[in-house]
Amino acid sequence: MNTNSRFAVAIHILTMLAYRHPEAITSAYMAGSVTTNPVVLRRLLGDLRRVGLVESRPGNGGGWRLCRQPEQITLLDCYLAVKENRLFGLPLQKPNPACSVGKTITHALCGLFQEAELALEERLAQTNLAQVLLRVSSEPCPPQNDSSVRRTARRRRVAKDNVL
Amino acid sequence: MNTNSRFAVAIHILTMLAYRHPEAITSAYMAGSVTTNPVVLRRLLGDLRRVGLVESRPGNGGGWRLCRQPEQITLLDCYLAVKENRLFGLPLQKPNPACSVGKTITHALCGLFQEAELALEERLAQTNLAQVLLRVSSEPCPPQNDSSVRRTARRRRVAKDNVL
DNA sequence: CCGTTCTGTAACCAGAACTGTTTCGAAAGC
DNA sequence: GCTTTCGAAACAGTTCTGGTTACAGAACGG
Repeated sequence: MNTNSRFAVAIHILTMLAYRHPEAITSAYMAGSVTTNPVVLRRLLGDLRRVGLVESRPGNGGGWRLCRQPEQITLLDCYLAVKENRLFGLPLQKPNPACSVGKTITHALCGLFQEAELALEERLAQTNLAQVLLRVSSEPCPPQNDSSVRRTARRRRVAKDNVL
Repeated sequence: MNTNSRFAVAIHILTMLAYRHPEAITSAYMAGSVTTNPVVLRRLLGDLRRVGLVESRPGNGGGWRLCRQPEQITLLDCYLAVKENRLFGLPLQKPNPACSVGKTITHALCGLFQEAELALEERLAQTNLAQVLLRVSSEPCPPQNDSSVRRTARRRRVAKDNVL
């Protein structure tokens, strides 16, 4: 369904911050672990700061640190901070109001999606950063899960190597 | 988070099929309600057929119909049929294995995401098409919910009308 | 048996989103 | 003042998304 990895990256960097808590670490340092550009992380960290999960200090010896104890930060906090849209998108085109289904389906879908999302959020609220940290540091090295099977499960377009 | 509307559209057309059940209706007819192109719907209907929710018949008087009673089709069936990727994406770049967090975070994230997704799916399994249909047809016209606030909650890029 | 209707699928396109990159200014500390 | 680090804007490459056209094949009616 979705493609973007904001949530995953946000958990990653929050876990790093929890790991070093209450020490401050720089976006460049985190970028070394996530394997991305520091600017990308600062954008994300900005969202986390907006909701009071982290704080930053510029200058020499600056960086980022958690505002709360890892136990006090749940995955739901993180999720709400970084999510941009609804979990399930609605079509851009409005349905045909002349159709008795089309007339009310959008409203109904919103309700259904809200209920589903609530269930998800309740589950996310049950896990906090300290627990994640525990899982990360205790976990044995994963059996090389071939994570190249991440995206694009079933592509529609085919190769466009028309040989002419 | 996500952008695509496959799930929403799938529920919409399944609801129409339930509405007319057991009559068959054409993709062109459904496209009139969804306000889209018939081919777009056929692509989606193909996914629904692949899991045995609907069947199609070409030719004059053909079209699409449900394979089961609306009560026997849950939103989870629909969700599983049309979802392409995991709900939450992982970054394309693998984290740095030299970092103690990076080394195991992907594995941990997969577990966390799986748990969250399971909670969502359990909720979706609780609603069936007959219930959706009931909500749709009984629901009063919604109070003109300004659904132009669907996407793009917070844009990053700004206008690029540099006046020179 | 031919024409109409409808599905099935490929190919292509434009617009949007996502991520990464560069650049520059400002803040903080030595 | 110099270095480090954040803050923010601008931009580019790639992928995703939805829409469109095109055409072959299946079913049906007259």
